[in-house]
Amino acid sequence: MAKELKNFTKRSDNYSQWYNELVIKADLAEQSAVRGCMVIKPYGYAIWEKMQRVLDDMFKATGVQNAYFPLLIPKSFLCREAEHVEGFAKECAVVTHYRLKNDPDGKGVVVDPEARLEEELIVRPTSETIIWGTYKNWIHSYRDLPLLINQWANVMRWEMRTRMFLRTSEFLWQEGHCAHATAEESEARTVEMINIYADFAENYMAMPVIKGVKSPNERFAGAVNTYTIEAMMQDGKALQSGTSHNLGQNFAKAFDVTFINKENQPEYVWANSWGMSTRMMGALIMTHSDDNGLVLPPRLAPLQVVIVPIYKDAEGLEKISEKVAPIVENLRKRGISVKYDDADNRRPGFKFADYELKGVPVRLALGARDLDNGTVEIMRRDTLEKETVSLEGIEDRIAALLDDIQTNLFAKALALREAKTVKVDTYEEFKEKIEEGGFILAHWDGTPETEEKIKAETKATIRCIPLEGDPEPGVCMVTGKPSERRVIFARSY
RNA sequence: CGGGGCGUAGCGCAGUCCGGUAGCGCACCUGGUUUGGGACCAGGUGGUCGCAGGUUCGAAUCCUGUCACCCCGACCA
Repeated sequence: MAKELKNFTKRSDNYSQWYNELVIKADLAEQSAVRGCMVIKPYGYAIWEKMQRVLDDMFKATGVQNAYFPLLIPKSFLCREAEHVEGFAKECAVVTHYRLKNDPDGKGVVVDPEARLEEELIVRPTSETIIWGTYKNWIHSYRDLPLLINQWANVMRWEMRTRMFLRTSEFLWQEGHCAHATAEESEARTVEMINIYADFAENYMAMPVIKGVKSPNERFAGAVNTYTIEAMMQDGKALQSGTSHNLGQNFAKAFDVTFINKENQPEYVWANSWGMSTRMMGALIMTHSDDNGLVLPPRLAPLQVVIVPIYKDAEGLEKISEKVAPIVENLRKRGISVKYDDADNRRPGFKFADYELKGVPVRLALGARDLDNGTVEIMRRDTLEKETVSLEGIEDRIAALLDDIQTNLFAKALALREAKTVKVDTYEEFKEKIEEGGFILAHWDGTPETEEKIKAETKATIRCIPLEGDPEPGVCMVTGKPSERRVIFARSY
């Protein structure tokens, strides 16, 4: 074990490999027997559950309700919106039969050819179609609007190449689908949701993001506009971290979802959808982790504080346990999750390394020496700094430290992003800088052709057209045509 | 689907060139000593060498086929 983990730190020159090993060693997830699918292990799922809880509360605070729609979508539903089906057709898993039978030639079972479905069913790659097919029956009057629904679900996209959490054939997410009476209201909701995602990313994940609009090339299939939050990983690549789509009336028209407005006239509803997935787990890992393992922001850490006793015998342990018990109780009263690890089958050094690997924000170590002095050793995971401090007021100190770690992680990630963000004015310079990784702010003429050309030649895409910051007009670095503002280019996950 | 790699104990690997008793480290079990940064000593359990054929007195090793998985591209949240 020891050897393996030490090797793990040495291999950090390859980011991809480092990431994979970290996911496995930190006990977050593992590859499953099914190609491209992933088993999320209890520790990984505990983090996801925390994310879910936080997001869910944020959604509900804005009037959103949860519901659940079926996994399987009739093929004809998926085909109703032309752009949408074109966008997803290449990566759909399809159910064609509903029964197996014993293999007539011997052992095992085969698909029963008699049991072919009249209409194939698609395992949802996203639920717009089944949901708008359903909303048609729910919405009749302006009094039924707005309809604000979210679902927590799994979806399947048959990707060619997968990577745990970042891109798997099946993934967990939430998808919100709202219907509104006016275009303005729907647009406001679309923006409200991208703001919630940004709030979540920055204040809970401690991950700075740039809010912006997707270029037409990168837009969601079937949307009139896609808002995104883009984050930068430690290797300088971009990660799309949440999207909110203004669907206009596209799905309403495709599924004939109309309502009678206040003027007693029929009208198509205005729609939006928004989603955030377990990909955020990958973002969390790639934003903060170091060579000792995972680093979790306190607000999402399933375990915020761990206390490790250092002792020689049962008597020594008992003395420590007595001292620790009230601390544990006081921390829990404050809503801080804490574990006293008095397991005697691991030595302290092993526990230290293990909790660092798991990213526990704060560690206390308490031994005989501390009992004599009334002190405790406290370590913060983000900087790995250790300090021996008085037990007096330790709860206050821990609470403050957790806040400080949360703030510091964000500041560190922001500093890295700023260090790796450059302005570029010529295409030559762009080609040079893109090799170094990071975000490039450059002018673009707004055409899909130019974006395609840049993508083909440099593998970089427009991550977003930022919403914030002063627009600074200029000329496109490729064509020299006018540009209203710089956009963000990067290579991405 | 193109280009590279790999398949041997639960995990990580050596052995394959040049055929001859199935190996190592970790984990696991037993006993003892330990415990302020991944403990140590001694003993022990565990493998039809991815699968199917072939060559041979004899195959993890050579030949043919096949199936997985991983990495780099194309696709994508």
